[in-house]
Amino acid sequence: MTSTCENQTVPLNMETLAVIDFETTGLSPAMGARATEIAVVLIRGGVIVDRYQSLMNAGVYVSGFIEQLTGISNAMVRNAPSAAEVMAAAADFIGDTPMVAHNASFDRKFWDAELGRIQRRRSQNFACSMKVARRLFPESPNHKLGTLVQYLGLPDSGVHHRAMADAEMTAYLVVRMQAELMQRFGLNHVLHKHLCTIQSASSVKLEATMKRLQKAI
DNA sequence: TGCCAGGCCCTCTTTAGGGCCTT
Repeated sequence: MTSTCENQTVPLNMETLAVIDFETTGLSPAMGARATEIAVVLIRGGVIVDRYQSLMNAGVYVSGFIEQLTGISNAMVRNAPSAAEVMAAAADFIGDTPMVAHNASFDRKFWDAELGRIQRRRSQNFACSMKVARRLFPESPNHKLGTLVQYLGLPDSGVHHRAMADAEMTAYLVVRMQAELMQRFGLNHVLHKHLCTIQSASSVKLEATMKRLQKAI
């Protein structure tokens, strides 16, 4: 089994995180699904410092279900820049910035698959905001992005299943969780590698994990 | 025709099953 966060090395300073969200034609690139939209939000020091967003044309059909879910139509995709062009721009925008996504295994699959189509490879790891939220907020009704935003009283544009809206909500969630971790466990800062450590810890061992982090930070 | 993923996590578990979460 491969962790999304193994071999992570991050300098101990104010860190930039790239929060990413894809809209796609389905659930699995292995089954032929392609990305239709990507958004990236850069956060640093608890605030959003930059954004990238684009629809993309991968030359695939958008089903009625997906159009109803996301509001992204075949016409919108047809008029968008090519997937190769958009992915190259997104990869350049992110560089080697550590990445975060909600249910990261999903976005990581599409990021790797779309990058592979332009002969590029990911150099950094993903942290998963859903996994961290499950450990930090077990009392939340569920751990869907929209539910967590509502549960925690985070900013909500009212738009869902569009890449930038979901990336921004995930960014707010990440900042909120960093603050929660700092307050609850007396940490001075919470870096990407700490999120990776927490998401990989058993929920019943979270306290022990945090004690180790407290000593390490 | 109908269906199609996959990794994680919990528990009524571990010789397994099913829910969660993403589009």
